[in-house]
Amino acid sequence: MARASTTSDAFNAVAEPRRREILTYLAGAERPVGDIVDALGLEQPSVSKHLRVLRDVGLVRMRCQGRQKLYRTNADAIRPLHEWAATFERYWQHQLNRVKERAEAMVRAGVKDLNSKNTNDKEK
Amino acid sequence: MARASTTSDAFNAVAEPRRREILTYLAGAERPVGDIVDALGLEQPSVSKHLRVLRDVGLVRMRCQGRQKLYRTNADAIRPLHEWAATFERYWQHQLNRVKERAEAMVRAGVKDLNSKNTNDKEK
DNA sequence: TTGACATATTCCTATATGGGAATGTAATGT
DNA sequence: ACATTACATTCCCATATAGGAATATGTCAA
Repeated sequence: MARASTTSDAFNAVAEPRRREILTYLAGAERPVGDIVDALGLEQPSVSKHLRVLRDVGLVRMRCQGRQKLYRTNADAIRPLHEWAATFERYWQHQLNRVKERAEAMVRAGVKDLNSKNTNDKEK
Repeated sequence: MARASTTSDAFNAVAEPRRREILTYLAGAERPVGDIVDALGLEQPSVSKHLRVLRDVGLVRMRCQGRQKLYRTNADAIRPLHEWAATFERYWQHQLNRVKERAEAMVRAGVKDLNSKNTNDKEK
């Protein structure tokens, strides 16, 4: 056999980085396809195809509005992933990281505004 | 292009159900390959190949002991997955479910009292 | 050494992509 | 009706499996 279909479940669907980006982008509000294309810098057919996969596994919902279609992330469909990962929570380096994070938080509180925003800025 | 390699990252590696089963099985303690084969009912070469993938992305660690190799899940490597999923946590039906669960709990508490006090139970 | 045991790797094959290009389709404007 | 806008789908193709069979490698025992 070959690898399982990307439409078989959420685990397979989110294995693709672009689909994760799309989900993140559509998490807060519904957007038309064109916005996704512009925001992520992908080809329109590519976005449509990714949305198709995401829709098949229920990770996004779609609504028609005139000639555009508005998509939004269905966050609930991500819960199974979160819960599966959470079953390993008790094996993490719990207190170790907590101590570290707490220390870092205190440092940040002191330094505050040195680092404002960190990740992907795809502005043009 | 085709789909990304399963060894490219944890997201791709855990897209395969059997690999998730292996990770779960190896979460609590290290086990030799043969135990995995017996426990999950898979072919030995298949297990070895899955372990190879899991090892390449750091999801399991291996230790040699005589002629057998002991594997264990490296839970920390699962944290990125958990954290990615957690970024959607604020979009879940949080309070909704909590309110519902709380209401149900109250109902149950009430019913329980009623039942214990005055019983016309036809339960079996 | 020889053999048994525990794993890993290789070979083969059917299948499932994901990107690019081209095309199809539905809704809206003039 | 016709052009335009906004998406979706189809076709082609290089690539990456995952399983099964066969084989290779490594370790310990007699």
